[in-house]
Amino acid sequence: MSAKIVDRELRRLQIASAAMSLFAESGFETTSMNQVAAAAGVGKGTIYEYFRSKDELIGMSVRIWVEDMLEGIKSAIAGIDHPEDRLRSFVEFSVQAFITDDSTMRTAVSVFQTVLSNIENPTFSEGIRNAFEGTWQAIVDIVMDGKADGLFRIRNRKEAERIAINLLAFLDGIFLHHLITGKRFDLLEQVNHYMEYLLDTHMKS
Amino acid sequence: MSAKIVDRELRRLQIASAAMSLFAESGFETTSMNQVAAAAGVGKGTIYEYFRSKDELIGMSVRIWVEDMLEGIKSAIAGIDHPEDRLRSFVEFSVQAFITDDSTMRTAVSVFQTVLSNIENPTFSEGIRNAFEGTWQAIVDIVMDGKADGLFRIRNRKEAERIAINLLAFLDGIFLHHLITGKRFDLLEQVNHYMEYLLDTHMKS
Amino acid sequence: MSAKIVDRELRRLQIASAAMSLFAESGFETTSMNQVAAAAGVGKGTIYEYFRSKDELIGMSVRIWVEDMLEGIKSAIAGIDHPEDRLRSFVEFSVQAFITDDSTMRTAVSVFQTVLSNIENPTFSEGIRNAFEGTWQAIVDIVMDGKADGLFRIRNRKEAERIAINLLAFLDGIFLHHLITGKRFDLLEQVNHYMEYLLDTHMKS
Amino acid sequence: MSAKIVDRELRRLQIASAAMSLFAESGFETTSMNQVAAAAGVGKGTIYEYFRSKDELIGMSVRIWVEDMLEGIKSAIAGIDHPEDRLRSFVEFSVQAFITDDSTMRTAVSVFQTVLSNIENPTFSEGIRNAFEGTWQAIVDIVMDGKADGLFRIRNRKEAERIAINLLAFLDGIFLHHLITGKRFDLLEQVNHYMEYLLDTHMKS
DNA sequence: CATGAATGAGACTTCATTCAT
DNA sequence: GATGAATGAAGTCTCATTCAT
Repeated sequence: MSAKIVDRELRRLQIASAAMSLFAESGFETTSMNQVAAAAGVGKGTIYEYFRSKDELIGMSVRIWVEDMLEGIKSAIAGIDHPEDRLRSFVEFSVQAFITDDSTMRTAVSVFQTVLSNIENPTFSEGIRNAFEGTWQAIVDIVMDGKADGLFRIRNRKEAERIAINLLAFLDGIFLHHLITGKRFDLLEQVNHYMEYLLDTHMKS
Repeated sequence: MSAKIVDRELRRLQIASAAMSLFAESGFETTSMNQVAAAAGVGKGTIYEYFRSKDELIGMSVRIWVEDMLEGIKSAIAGIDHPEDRLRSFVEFSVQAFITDDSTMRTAVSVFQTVLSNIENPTFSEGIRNAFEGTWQAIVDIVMDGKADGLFRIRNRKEAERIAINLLAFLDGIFLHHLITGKRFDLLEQVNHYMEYLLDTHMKS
Repeated sequence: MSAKIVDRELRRLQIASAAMSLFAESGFETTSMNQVAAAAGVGKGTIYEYFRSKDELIGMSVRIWVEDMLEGIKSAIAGIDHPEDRLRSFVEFSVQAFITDDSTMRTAVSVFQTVLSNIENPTFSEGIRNAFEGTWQAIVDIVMDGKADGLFRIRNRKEAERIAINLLAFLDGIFLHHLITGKRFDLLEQVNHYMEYLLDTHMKS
Repeated sequence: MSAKIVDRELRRLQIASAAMSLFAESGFETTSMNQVAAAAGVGKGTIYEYFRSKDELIGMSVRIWVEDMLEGIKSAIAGIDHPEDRLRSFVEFSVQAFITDDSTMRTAVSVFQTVLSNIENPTFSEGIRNAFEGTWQAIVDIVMDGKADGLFRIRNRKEAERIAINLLAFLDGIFLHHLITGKRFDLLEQVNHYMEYLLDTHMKS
């Protein structure tokens, strides 16, 4: 009466995950559906049972990657109370993620490139923007908490946003340069240098 | 070096320049040799008289783009004496370059992605690294001049390098995020915010 | 013939009927087994329980369509006594069938094309030929009845056959041309013109 | 300085001709570009140097076939003066064309099917309609000439058109049925039967 | 030298068919 | 018996590269 039962959403996830690994390594354009099929351990046609097209697969892969990233960050700072510690934890977690696995940054760059190449296509850009706003917000919350606790010396939420945006930009930039230049400098030292500025400037005495 | 060889090199440059314009607009993978030939105003076969393969063409195009970038920066700060002004000019020039033309950052990301995907291949990575070191050096020079003039308060060359590396990382990061998020924040404000930190922290009184 | 076998045959009919509707709309090649399954309200695999292959399904669908056509014609002239009226009824019924629904002729052409492309394969051609012979026979019967009644002036059965064959050929031809030329002429007028010839030439006084 | 010189229009014709042969045999959908390439004696990619897509190739193939057909008809009656002889020549030529080569009718059916499946797409339907009007016109001209010469008894041009439309429809119909039924009747006899009607009815005593 | 016609490998995608449930 | 998930052959089309002119 009934046929093979499959959790379609799970299967989509499995395939998209396998795909994302390849995309991370070689970029979206360069990775072929054949490679994805082989990596996912399914037939070529099977992918098309779960995704209408390569673009849809890319879209979902990116979405998953972005959401995982955001979730990872949030869980890294969960359960930590002191605002300064939360800020440091956030930065340390990010550094760890990028140091542990080079592919993280390669993926990020691939994602960025895809978003920029399809800037009109909301499939690609919307998820990314939400993720950015989510991350900014997380930092802003920390800073505002610190202000409320009388730890951080900032004027208003606007300034907290400026701090958050710059921090994230710096982190992405330094990770990127670190990888591109063949790790020609000490990543930790640079990040600490930035954090010193930040805390010196805004921590109360 | 005979005239012939010079001509040959000139031709390579012309073709690679024309190619780079297309690459900047549509990415390396998406741009076909047909388009390159048309844009360069030569026959398709002619390109292969001057470049062994598309990859070699991409390599040279990237090298040219990177060198132009570096040269642009250098000429932007040439003729300016005061170290602080030179630093500000450098930043302003960078901001201008990225604000004026979105494709600059798109190209940069494409270049980064290509370099990261071919991290073993020196054709792609070497030029980039040299350019980074050149740019870092330019900043270090400014800072060290400022120190010599008694303007900047830094301990040693090592600290100047840290400042340079972080500054460049931040700039690339903020440009990238600005573009990716659909310009959801005020780029100038963020850059100025960073510069305030920098100068407040290291300028004498 | 047990009940089971009857059920089986009924199921084949249901599926083939559903299939034929799609085939009529989009042609045989263009209609996928997925669409057939959906339209028939059964699983894709189920179709293969009842038909060895798509070709067999097409074969049966065509057979059904052809038989329906023939049956329609026969029932249209059933119960009409006067030979001339029966002939007119036959033509009117045919015209109506093709005027009412363009897909009738589209289907016919698809069927013809399939038969011609598989002229060796009896699956496709046999049913068609029987249908033709059946229809010819129906016309011949009318004409011979008319001759027996002293209404039609024809020499022999051979001549009756010639009349029947030409009449059917003309009808198919004019329907086809009417559709292909975007209905650039008045179909009824043309058919009446032909019928005038026919009756004027062969009707007694 | 210059490269291989090729008459592009000639090449298009060669490929389209080779393609049409296959299309005639197996239909447009069923014939693959691989087969076309093999039959044309060129690489698969070469076809796409001359045709943007398979549809464009089909379009041109059909156009050529239709034009050849029309031209053949016209040249068959060229140089014949007497209207009755011209009419007979036209019919004989048509019969010959279809008797000599079965693929003629198979092609016609394929063409008809394609036109009907793409009834909205003017690429396919326009050429066909023009061909029909051209052929109708040719017949009408003959008949009107016959009227002017006092040979044919017809009331007006409208009647000449009716005669032309019906004649062509009958011919296509009878050719089609002849082929489909496995040549179960004598084609010539049927055509002569029709011509007798026609001439008996409209020739002056 | 310069060219562009020619090409085949390989890209994405569809779909008839099989088979485990 | 019924199902639909899985599949790979085959389809259309692109494009880097070669080579005769």
